[in-house]
Amino acid sequence: MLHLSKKVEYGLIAIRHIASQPVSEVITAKELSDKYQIPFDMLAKILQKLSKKGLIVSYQGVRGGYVLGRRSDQIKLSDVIYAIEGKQNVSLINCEKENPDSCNIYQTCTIKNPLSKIQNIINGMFDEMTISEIV
Amino acid sequence: MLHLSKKVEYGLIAIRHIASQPVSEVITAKELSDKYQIPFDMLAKILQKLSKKGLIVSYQGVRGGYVLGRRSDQIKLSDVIYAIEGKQNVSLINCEKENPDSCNIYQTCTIKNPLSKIQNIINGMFDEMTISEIV
DNA sequence: TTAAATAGGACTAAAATGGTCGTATATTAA
DNA sequence: TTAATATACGACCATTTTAGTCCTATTTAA
Repeated sequence: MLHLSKKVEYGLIAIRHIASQPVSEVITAKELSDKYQIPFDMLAKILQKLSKKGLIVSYQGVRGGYVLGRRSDQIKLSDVIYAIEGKQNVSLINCEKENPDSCNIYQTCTIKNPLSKIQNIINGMFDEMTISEIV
Repeated sequence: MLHLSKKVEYGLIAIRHIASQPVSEVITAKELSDKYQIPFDMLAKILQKLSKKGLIVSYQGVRGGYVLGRRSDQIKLSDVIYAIEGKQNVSLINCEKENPDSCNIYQTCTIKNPLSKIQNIINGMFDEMTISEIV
């Protein structure tokens, strides 16, 4: 409970590695997959998501790969998480995730307000920590 | 991702309700189940777990039910969470959950240290907030 | 033109979660 | 002493989520 998904873990490992290399260096999915023992196909799709959000930039074809899309101190952990999971999928309690009426005790529920406080603090941490800090 | 389980939600709702009643009041699982639309069998087992840890006290038989096991300002959210999920099941990253060698990239993983910082802060929040604060 | 690389949809397997069922036991009151 | 009401608890099942695989297409450098 309260886990980050493997996808997010893999995504963080990958983008951290890219950030740790010289900016001119183009990193391939295969290199990352080998170095960190991450299933290639999974990783490929995670990188695609990061690329779609502009966190990294992809080059196709032979000698292609990935580089950072912007400076590592401009990439927040929350950017990575949201790129992979979608913002709405990250929440302590389910009723915040989707429309309230998906929860049939929304009205009578007495814990959602206190827990949102904690939620906000957690969000804040992921907003404040950048990739540059974890390199 | 990053969700509390329904079990924990139900447990918090239940213990909060018990805490909100006069101390002499004995609350049954059925009352809670009805009031908050929580499946009875689920709730029953959650209450048993809380009871085993002494967070609440159970009375069996006719006119039985539950009362708080100690003052509501002495019951931390983390107590409730751990009673229901077990301490080891609450962690941002999987490798902290069990023995490290369950993760085959434990050695090469480069994100576990930064994330444990965040983990510690989250744990801290659940340790500091008590049931009395959410009544 | 070939090889190496990303792009991406469809699918499957495995694990976690949520929920149910059946039975036992305890307690009170009629 | 019996009936009714309550908790105790293991076993089980269904659903959802997560993790992982497969296949094909496209891009591009040499």
